Amino acid sequence: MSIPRKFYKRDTEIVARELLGKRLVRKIGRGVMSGVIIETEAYKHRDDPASHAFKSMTRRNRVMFGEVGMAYVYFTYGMHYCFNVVARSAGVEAGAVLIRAVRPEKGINMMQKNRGMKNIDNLADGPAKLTQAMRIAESHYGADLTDSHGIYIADGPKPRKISASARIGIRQATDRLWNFKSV
DNA sequence: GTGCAGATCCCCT
DNA sequence: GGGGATCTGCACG
Repeated sequence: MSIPRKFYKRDTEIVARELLGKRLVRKIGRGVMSGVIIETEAYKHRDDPASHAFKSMTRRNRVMFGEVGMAYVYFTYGMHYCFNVVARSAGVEAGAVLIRAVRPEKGINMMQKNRGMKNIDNLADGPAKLTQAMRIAESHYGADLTDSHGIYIADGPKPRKISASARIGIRQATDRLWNFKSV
């Protein structure tokens, strides 16, 4: 069962923390892949120079301004996709949570095939690795993650402990500890 | 283990 | 025209 939309209608930072331990589920035909989310990052709006939504709405970032619980998928570095969930509290214009890593559970064989690797430790421990492992791409831009269809987020094991640190790979706003990992 | 180069292209101003 | 919410392989020692 997918998590209801109201879960995502809260402060982006809170949702980023609470997505830790949830399951990302991907169905392709009869196949199912899933993994437990173990690392996330919050990206906000005008108060966050590192966010794609920092400036005005554009073709790329427009879904960050739309309904919460939708997928924001973007293409970067000429070859990688990254996967986010739109989340923000009422009255805030834009926000999303980047899913940076999952611990594979189901469909590990499929992920290995999609990644062209056998090492389980490297399968989905990075934002572009998990999209490659689960075959997430531009066709998922704007997908409703509260729908239990091809891609969605479901409940999972609560993390014991959460650590917060600076977000990875950004130049701006490095003082904000909006990267969250379950420990 | 760390560090760097190269791949590769869409998006914006 | 420039830069990017990245990954991999190779070099090092």
